[in-house]
Amino acid sequence: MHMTIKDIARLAEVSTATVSKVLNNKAEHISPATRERVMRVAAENNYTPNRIASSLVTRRTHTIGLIIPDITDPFLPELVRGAEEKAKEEGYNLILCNTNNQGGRELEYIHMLHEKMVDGLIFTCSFDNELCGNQMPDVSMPVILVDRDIDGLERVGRIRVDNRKGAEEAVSYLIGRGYRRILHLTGPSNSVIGAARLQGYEDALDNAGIFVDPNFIMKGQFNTAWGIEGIRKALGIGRFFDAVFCGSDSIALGAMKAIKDAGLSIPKDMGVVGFDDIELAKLVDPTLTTVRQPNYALGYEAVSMLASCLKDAAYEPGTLSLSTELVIRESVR
Amino acid sequence: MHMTIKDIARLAEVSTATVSKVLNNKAEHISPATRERVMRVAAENNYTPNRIASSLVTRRTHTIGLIIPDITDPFLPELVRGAEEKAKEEGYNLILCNTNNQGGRELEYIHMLHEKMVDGLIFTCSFDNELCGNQMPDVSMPVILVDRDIDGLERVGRIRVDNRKGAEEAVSYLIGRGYRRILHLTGPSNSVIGAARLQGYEDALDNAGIFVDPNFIMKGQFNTAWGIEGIRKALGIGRFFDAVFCGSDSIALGAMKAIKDAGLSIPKDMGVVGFDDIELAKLVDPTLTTVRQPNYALGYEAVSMLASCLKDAAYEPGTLSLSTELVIRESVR
DNA sequence: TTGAAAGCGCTAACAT
DNA sequence: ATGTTAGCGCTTTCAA
Repeated sequence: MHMTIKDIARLAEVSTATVSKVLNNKAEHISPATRERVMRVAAENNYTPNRIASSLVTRRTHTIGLIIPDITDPFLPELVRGAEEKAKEEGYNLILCNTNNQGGRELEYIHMLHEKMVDGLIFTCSFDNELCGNQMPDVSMPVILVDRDIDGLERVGRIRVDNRKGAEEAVSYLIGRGYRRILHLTGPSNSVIGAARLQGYEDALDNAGIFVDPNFIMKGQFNTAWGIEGIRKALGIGRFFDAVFCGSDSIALGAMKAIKDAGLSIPKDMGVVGFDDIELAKLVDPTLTTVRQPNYALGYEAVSMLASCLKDAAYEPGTLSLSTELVIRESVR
Repeated sequence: MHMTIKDIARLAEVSTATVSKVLNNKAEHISPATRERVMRVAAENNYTPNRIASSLVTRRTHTIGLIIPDITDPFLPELVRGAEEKAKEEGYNLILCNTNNQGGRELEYIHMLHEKMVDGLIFTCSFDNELCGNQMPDVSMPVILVDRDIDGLERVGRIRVDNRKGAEEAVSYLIGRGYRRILHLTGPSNSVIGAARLQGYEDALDNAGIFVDPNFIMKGQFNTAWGIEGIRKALGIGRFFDAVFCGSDSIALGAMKAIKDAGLSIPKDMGVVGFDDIELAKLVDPTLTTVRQPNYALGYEAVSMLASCLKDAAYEPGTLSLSTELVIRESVR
């Protein structure tokens, strides 16, 4: 038998309004005695407030929607952990929506979340999101875009990583270590992130006065399969290169495997740099020099920004750009 | 300006009861014309039902709580993906609760989820869950325990992996390949999973008539750090072994690193077998022979079982034991 | 086939 | 300091 606020009111011999005030710490004008009594009765009877009912009145669910393309993408668990941690701190729960990289599902989820009256949205969209960019429905709740941007959206917060700068540092480091013919294996051409990292790659070469050869820029997917395939292709057509800067650690792991399979030694014959610093980067052999993304912070700051919007409707979310860090390990000589 | 069912009723010149029936496909006794009109008016006005309000009446939120110890644990993202996929199929959303391996947070989350009236709970508890096992509060909603068990709980569903059998197969395989002095590096002693895998290890040795030396069983954590530390310790005290069966791939990855650091070759000097088959298992060098856990299925089946409970209150969830598969790669000669 | 009305459990403005 | 009461937006019985 479950207790309602009415039951507690009856048992404590007060009105439901009084119970509500006490239980919500709005008890400024309640006598300590009454307060005590209500608290005691509620505790004794194991009273559990029904948040659905209160949400209906207050129009707050204390729930946030988190839409991501694929939780098995290695950089996302850490981001989700950061988001969840901050959400807990701030008294929110997270509804996790995994679109499986199907752009169409993003819209579906947004509508579901809107119906469930989540207080706000955190959104790392898939690369295949033309749909979403154009049709972002007017759901009149704060939205924070994380890591992946959607152009032209107004009044949304943005948390991103300075991918260009991170890539530039990484490639400059390769150049500084004596590599000159640096291949760039990156993700799909519609990826904003990939574009930024590519820009950093080009900037670094430019700065060093090295010609940017378009044949050295190979676009595929941000996964290990492409790392393997890309290297095989490049090697297969006899392209001469002495290092590879990968758009993600997943690519780099695949690349390392293909390079070793080809009988080349890392870092002697070939330098490899990744991007992300996933857990495995320090476990492969040789350990992977890479650009660390602040994944946990990405999620944490996103919820933090969202919470600010929720606390103060006048708060304008803006854009927060987080820095990367070059983690030097063994895959560069 | 957001529309309510009342607005639609007024615009379509019917009662709210009629609108509700139409929108919920309970329109058996509604004339097609009325149905059409309501549908059209709703669509034209961009009507979004308020699920909070309907949940209050129906006492169903179509939301499931998913409590896990740590999303960055490598086997969990795939499990979560499976759970989310099935949840979507069945019309549910998932509230993700990451306890960060703090046993105390489990209870907190259970209460929060209860307050938010989730329809059911999927629970992979942390190892540090004495609290939870004893105090599992009477929240009167279906609960499915995944992967990690809590003894003595009644009327909860259980989805597990046959860890004992998986471990036995793996160790028998090592023995079949000529290894004899097999170290076992596993997780904490209070881990039910670890215990089952240990049992399988012992059974395999017993079956082969090999003495089970307690000194060869080393308990630590299910992570890479322990893999490294465990091997260093074993090597440091001059223990002679020719293979190591690890309680998880994370341990195995650490172990491989430590073995290689010690100048030993895998699989020639030392065979290594893991457990889980994480993504990286096929990327390390040599690739890791391991026991594949059906992680996606674990999550998918858990939601499936929960959905059955939710469809039919009389459904008794029971226990589902999923099989593992030995994935043969290069870390065993 | 359709509608009136009660009520899910709670909050908050307004009285007292 | 405490209580009365009108909703929040929806579903569902029951009557018409």
